[in-house]
Amino acid sequence: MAHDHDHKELLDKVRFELPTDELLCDLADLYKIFGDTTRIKIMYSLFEEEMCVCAIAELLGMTQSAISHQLKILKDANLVANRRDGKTIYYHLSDDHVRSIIAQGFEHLVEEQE
Amino acid sequence: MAHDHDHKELLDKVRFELPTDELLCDLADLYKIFGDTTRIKIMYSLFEEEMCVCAIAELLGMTQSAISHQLKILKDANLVANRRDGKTIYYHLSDDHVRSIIAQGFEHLVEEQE
DNA sequence: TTTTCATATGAATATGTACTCATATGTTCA
DNA sequence: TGAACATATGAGTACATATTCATATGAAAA
Repeated sequence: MAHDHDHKELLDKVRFELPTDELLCDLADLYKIFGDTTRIKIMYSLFEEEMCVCAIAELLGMTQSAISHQLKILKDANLVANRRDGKTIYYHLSDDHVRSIIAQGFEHLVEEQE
Repeated sequence: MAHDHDHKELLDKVRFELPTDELLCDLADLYKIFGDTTRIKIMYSLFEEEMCVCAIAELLGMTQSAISHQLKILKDANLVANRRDGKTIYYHLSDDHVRSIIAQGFEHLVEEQE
C-alpha cells in the first residue's frame, strides 16, 4: 500500500478549501487553450490590431486551414471575436483578459531566467 | 490559393512587435502545465499548506504514481519545490506566481459567466 | 542487515489533439 | 448565373501525453 500515516485532519481542511471539480476543470480547459504555440502566436498577433485569417496565416507561415481551426477554438472560448467585411473576416481579441493572462505568464518566465 | 489581397505593411508592423519564437514557445509550455486538471488540483491543494505525496494522492483519489509523475513535471517547471523529512517528502508552491496565474484565470471564468 | 514505508521512474497503453487534405459555405464581381 | 476569392469544416493521420503497472531508490525501524 502507498500510505500508512494519517492525515485526515489536513485532508478535511484542504478539501474544504478546494473549489468544485467543475470549476477546476474549466480552469484547466482555459489554460489548455493558451498552451499551444500557434494559438499563443495568433493571440499575440492580435494584441495591437485586428487581422484577417489569411494575414495571420501568412505571418505565421501556416496554412489558412490550420489557422482557421485554431481561430474556431479561440472563438468558442470567447477569447477572440470577428467581424465580416465583404469576403474578408477580421479577428480581434474579445477582451483584455487575454493580454493580462499572457502578461502574467511573461512575468513568471522573466523572473525564472534571473 | 488562399490569399490574394495585400497586407505587407500590416505584416511588417506586427512581425516587428512579435516576440521571438523561443519566448512564445516557452510561454505556451508554461501554460501547457496549467492546462491539466490533475496538475491544477495539485497546485490548488498546495495553496495554503505543504503536503506529502500520499496525502495529495488520497485527496484527489488518484494513485501515488500518477501524482508523482505530475509532481515531477511541476517541479521541473519550478512551480513547486519539496523538502524531505525522514521517509516523507513534502511539496509546496515555489513562489506566488502560481497563485496569481490561477487567480487571473478565475477572473476570466467568473466574468465569462455573467 | 533485512524489512517496511514513502516516493520515483521506465515502459506500455490509451486518449487527446494539431495539422493536412479535400471540400463546403458565403460573398463579390463580371 | 457563373467564376473567383476568403474562410470554415469534416475526416484522417501523426504525434504528444496522462495514467497504469511493475519495479527501483532511499530512509527508518526491527
